[in-house]
Amino acid sequence: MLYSPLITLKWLLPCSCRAFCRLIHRTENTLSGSSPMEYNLIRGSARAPLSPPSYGRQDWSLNSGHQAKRARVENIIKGITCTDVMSDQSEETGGMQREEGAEGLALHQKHMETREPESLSESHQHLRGFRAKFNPLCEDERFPRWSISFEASTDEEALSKSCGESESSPGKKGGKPDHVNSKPGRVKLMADVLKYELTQAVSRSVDSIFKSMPLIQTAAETENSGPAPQSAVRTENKSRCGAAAIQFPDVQTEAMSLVVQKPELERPPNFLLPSSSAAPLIPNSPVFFSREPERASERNNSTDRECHAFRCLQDGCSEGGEPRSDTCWNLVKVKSKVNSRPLRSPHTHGMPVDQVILESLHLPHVKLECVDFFLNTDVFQECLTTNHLKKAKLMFFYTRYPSSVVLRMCFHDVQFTRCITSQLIKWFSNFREFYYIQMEKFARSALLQGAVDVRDLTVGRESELFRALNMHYNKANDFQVPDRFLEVAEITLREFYVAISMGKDRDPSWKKTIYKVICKLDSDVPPEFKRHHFG
DNA sequence: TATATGCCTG
DNA sequence: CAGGCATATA
Repeated sequence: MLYSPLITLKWLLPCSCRAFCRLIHRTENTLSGSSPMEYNLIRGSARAPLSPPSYGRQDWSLNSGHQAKRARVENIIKGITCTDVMSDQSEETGGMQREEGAEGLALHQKHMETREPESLSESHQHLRGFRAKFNPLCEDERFPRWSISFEASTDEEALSKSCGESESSPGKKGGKPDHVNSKPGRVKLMADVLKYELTQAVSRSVDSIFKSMPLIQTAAETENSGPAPQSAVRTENKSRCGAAAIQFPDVQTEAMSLVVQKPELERPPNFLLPSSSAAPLIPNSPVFFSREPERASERNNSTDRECHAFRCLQDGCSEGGEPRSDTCWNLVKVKSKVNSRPLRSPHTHGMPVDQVILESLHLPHVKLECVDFFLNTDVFQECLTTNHLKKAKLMFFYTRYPSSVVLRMCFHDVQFTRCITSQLIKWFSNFREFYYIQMEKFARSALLQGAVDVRDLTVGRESELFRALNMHYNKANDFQVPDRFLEVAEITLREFYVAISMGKDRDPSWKKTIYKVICKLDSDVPPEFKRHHFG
């Protein structure tokens, strides 16, 4: 097992709870220093450059007390986890995760049973109480305030699984609680409650859009008004918690994407083309709707470049001049099951943009579409495409070990079957493999060249190592690689260098120690990569 | 034993 | 990058 107990738990925990754990983790780091290497090498140490004695197993054993405490805390948190994310993971790769989902449901069921709700409104009231109880946890990353499972209500497969295969396969064993199976009526009730809650929330969100329309229209002025206070949003790791709060300025961002899902299909192609002269109030994609105008103003040149590259991917243009029709993860859910094809209706070509926007403001239509969008399981792509691969590679600049929750958020336009999940996991495994091979290669090379001080080993944008990595993950070189990645690469390189110079590579599993360090250096993937309504 | 992960290979 | 195998873990 590569991962430390923390990392193992990390995969099992709901994202919001993991955010809390990160907080704990960071607090501990503040007290004890970061990873051994970070402390010794980056923050400076008086030790001899090539022999950092406290680096290695000793440190891990010293930290084991911390880790045990952490694991206990995480266990507690896991017990009180938000139901939304639990169900979200119910279809995940591991049986354990599915059991988590079942437990979450059982918990929910238990709550329901205590009062044996007779009416929908009563259930709703109960849900509110339940939600209030867990929202403090959920709000950490500004996840929707719905404690019920979105996934379970949208994905029939997930629903059936998280409900313990209650109706479809009652005889199937799976360690699910019996009372779940024996009360299909309650499952039905819960489904009703889910639908009701969903409809309510969507309605509220859509209504809020109308109230916010003046805000959207003044986005142009916002752009010219200089950097917004959120300019620190895109910095990495250390400001992660704060950033998460800022990146989701208000509840409206959730609704915005809902509103534009359908109109996106109807936009003329040039509407999607990234253009420097485009009016800021026109969103480039659903993801950027309502946020993008603000964000554009808060970015410096480098992040604009990231953004452009990203939009390019979304729009289906590519560095190799591939046809735009290759677009797949342009964040639009199609109801056909055709993969990798343009999703725009031909009859709207040439339609004025404002007319498209007006259409999107057709409230009853939108509301209907939203609910339909949420509840329809046919809206997902069935396979990963080259654009998904490109996106995954760019994600690697931020996270080397993405959690399943992050993967779900970033690849929300694909149906997360077991196969898709393992393919994505395999991709990142391959990315890491290449990354670590390069690191080892360059570390050995440096050693052979007689480097004497690890501090001489740096990774800059001009370095050969970075070029090799950039060539692999960002071939078109149209994505501004975050500085944090360079830092992580430098730390990795030094880890390899020190380990090799100390002869640790004689141990067959010597790299695992390094992996443990590096996996803690993951940053949050920028919101542009994610869907912003649900986890 | 089932599942997850890493390593090797084409 | 994906497939296959070996190993580790629960």
